[in-house]
Amino acid sequence: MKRNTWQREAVRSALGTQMGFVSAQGLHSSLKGSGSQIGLATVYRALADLAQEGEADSLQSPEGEALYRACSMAHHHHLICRSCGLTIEIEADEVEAWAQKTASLHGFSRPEHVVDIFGFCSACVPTVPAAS
Amino acid sequence: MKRNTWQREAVRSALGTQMGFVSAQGLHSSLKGSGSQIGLATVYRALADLAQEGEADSLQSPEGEALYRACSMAHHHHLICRSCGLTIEIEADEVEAWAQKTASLHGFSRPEHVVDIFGFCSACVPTVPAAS
DNA sequence: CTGATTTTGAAAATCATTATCAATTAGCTA
DNA sequence: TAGCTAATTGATAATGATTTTCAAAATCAG
Repeated sequence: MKRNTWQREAVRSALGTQMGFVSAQGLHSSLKGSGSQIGLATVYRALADLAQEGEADSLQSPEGEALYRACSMAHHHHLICRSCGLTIEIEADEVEAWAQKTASLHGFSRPEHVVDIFGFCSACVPTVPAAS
Repeated sequence: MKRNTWQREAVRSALGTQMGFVSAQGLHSSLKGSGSQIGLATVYRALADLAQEGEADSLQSPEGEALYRACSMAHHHHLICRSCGLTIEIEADEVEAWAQKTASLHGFSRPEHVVDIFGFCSACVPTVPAAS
């Protein structure tokens, strides 16, 4: 049976106050910084649970880190600023449809698509070097 | 100056014979299995170079591993079987356009989108358990 | 309150990837 | 072809994120 611990609540709550995606490590630091004595392993466990239960959204950053974000909506995608982390949730019915169509067109089933856009938001554009 | 070594050729060649995406570790094992004495670090370096030069395509698997695949086309997406690794390259002009539009609509620049579909190909569907 | 079971957390174990650095090698030049 | 020099290699150590371990602490039911 799944029990309710203050740790799990702390993670859920901390995730809720985040404006964008956070890594488990980042959330742990954040929690620790706020005085919590929660352990790192616990944050990982709570985040994994939350993600599995659909309360959190998870994705892999281009660098390979797992990032999490509180989420209530069923399914959506993200527009993430590489510099400041600003995250905009985007709904993309057309992409949804496209993914389904494409998958079934090739005989694939149970498609799970990864559709995220990483870029630089208007506030951060001036601070980053131009592409080579 | 960039030199030509048999190691780099071996990696390029091995990547070319792969039908789907491979991890650096996997490619290394494959190379070793074929009698090559190439080092793991070298495979990582060669793969990173290939990817940077545009000769290889790289993406993060849902598990967080970096996967590579030989690639010649400028830009495209993938439909990858989670079970057998079969990879189908897909062109998605509409998604391309959507990503651009969405990014600029929110003031984002230099958008790099990750659009890949992981599913089960028709041959593998029967072998996997249904979604919960 | 008590007992049974789950959860925690510090530290060790994994795993992928990157850095180190001495030895090797490619490609140039004479 | 011999020699030079900088780039490359590879065994291994280092790193960093994530997972596992397992004894101690905490939760929930009765």
